[in-house]
Amino acid sequence: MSKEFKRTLITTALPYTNGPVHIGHLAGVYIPADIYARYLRLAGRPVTLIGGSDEHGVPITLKARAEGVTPQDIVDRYHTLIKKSFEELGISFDVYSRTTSETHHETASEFFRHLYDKGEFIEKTSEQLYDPQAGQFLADRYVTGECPNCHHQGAYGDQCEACGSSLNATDLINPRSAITGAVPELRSTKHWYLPLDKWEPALRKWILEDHTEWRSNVYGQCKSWLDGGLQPRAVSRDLSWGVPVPVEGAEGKVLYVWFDAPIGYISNTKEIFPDTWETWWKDPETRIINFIGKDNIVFHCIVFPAMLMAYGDNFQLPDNVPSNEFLNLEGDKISTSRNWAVWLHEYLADFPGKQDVLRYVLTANAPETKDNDFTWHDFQARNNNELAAILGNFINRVIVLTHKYYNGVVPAAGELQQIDRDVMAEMEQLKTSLTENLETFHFREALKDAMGFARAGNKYLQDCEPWKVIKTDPERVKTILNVCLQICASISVACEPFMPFTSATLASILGIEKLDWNMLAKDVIPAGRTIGEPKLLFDKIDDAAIAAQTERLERIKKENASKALDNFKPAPVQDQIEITDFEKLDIRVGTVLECERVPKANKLLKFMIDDGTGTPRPIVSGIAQHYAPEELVGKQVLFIANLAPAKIRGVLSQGMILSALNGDGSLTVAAPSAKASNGAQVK
RNA sequence: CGCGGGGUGGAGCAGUGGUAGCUCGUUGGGCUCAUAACCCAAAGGUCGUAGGUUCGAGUCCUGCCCCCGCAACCA
Repeated sequence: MSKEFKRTLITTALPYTNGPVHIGHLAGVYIPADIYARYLRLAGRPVTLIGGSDEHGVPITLKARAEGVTPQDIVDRYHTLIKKSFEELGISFDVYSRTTSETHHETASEFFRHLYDKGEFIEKTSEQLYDPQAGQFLADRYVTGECPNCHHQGAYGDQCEACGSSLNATDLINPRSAITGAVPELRSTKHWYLPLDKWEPALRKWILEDHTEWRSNVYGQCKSWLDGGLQPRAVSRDLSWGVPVPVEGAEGKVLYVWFDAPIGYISNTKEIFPDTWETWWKDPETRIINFIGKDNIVFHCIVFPAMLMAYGDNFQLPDNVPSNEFLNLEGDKISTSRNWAVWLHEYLADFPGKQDVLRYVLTANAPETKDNDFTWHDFQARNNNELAAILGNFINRVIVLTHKYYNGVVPAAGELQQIDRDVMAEMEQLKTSLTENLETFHFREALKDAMGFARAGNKYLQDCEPWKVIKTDPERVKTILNVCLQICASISVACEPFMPFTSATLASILGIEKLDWNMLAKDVIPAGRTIGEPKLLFDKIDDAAIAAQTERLERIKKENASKALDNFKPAPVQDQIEITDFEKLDIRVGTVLECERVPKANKLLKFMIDDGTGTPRPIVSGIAQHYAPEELVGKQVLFIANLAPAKIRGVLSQGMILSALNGDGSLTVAAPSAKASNGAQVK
């Protein structure tokens, strides 16, 4: 841990280019990474910040197909949008490239080939669905059919969205190709697997013994994976969109996206350092830091390190993998498909010039230890009560006073008094704490330290009261304002990693040409210098601007609700049956006597039904997310009486309660329109 | 006994054995250089819960409850 490194390579999880970037991405990965990179640069330590778009994988091909364009069109659109909005927000990437680049294709290809030649892969042949009409194998997402669990007709090969169960494409009843509609056939196909189990002992030592300092969420997750035992993982897929598998007989196969994407860090490094990139990856004196979100922990702590170890050749493993939890928006999970997000490009358009406000709020409220919530109300409060009131106002007070008393010329300090020495000592302490927090990735705390300079300044100014002293002891005021101006200089340094735009504005007012971490808590503004005119660093954000945003979210909520119902397409009618088939079904009316949740299952309710026989009938139903247990007690329902009993989560269920499956995935329990006899058959 | 994270004053968080702290909000007071901003003070917490270890526990151990994510469950 105390090892000295010569340089730091910082990577940021590559954003997936099937949509724009939102505040969750920013708070989790890009802002913390940028803060760290900027801090290291100010401290004069060599650093490279790597970013880029992740442009392969099935969802992009699906989106392209849905829009009738090529996958390249999709990734071009979002890559351009994402890259531009990152730039506008001031994320200081040294390179922001993409996995469709030539360099990346070559690098990823070479990486695979090297492992292949070393014999690091296992080859396995398995049965997969193949579309004879399209002439290609079908990824799970490309197969639709009837869900074997709930018999929903539109289930995907990897998941049924109606009942939520995860599936294998080969489980689907009546599978169809989503590309051509053809009936797929089973064909055998060969794939390559990386035997993670082989690297388990090395991973175990590297993480569990050598990196006990990692964040508890990362360490705990890794421990859980390692203790559970690692399995070989496939590194290739039958797809046309991606990096082709560079092996004879692998036509129509590409590298699986999780294998391909992390290699993007290496490819992107090559793009800026074509000749010296290896220094950044293979020199033990390089420190590699991966900033990621919690959904990426396993890939960065287990899979990618295993790939690097398998490759050998001195590839260095990350020294730390700071991972954040998730950010929610106004109490709900952020969702690209539900448009429940604050999109970066929209924020930049709605709040021009307020990049630093977003950076500040997302850092102050970063989900470092647990999921956090972003609310517009909090955004407004932090801007108005913290940025404008404390930071902006202090700077304004000092600059205005300097102009008022000295026409903007920095006065020389005289003999220092105790209060002056105290505030300087406080700045020293803040510097120490701020540095320590940045070094250990505690950015939320670090930001508080940075703000502490402004708090200290306000207090100092208030205690010294230069506006009174000017009448009795004008000499003393020179010292006070000199000290205040030095505090302002420290603020511009301390804030740079978090709020680079504000920092730059402030530095320019103070006439500081180049900021340096060593300027913190020091006298850096010489007496006699003329400073710039006062300029407000932060405006108040009024209620109307906030209302516009919350109204937008309200609207999206309503749209989502109505869209789900309006766009509902009834499933195709199933194969015809005879009346005798129907007669086999014994549907009856019953009254709910009791209802309770099934422990440790979030979808299951256990009912006791009065079916007229005198003996209550237990039925388990997966509707706990749509009905509270007490809601249905006393109500009548319809149930299938002659379904074979089954044990669900250890609870015996004798029958099935009938519900309508709505377009938004919600369930409505079916019931007789008026009171009926318990046990009455439904014909 | 599935796995991981979390439960600390109204809100958001820090605090891994020794007097319970920070930011915002609230209330009262002060100041007037400043974006009605700033400064001071006060109120407000039996640190999810029940036991245990210890001279001493928010901090260690055990049981239980609740929240989030993953897994499972959907007849």
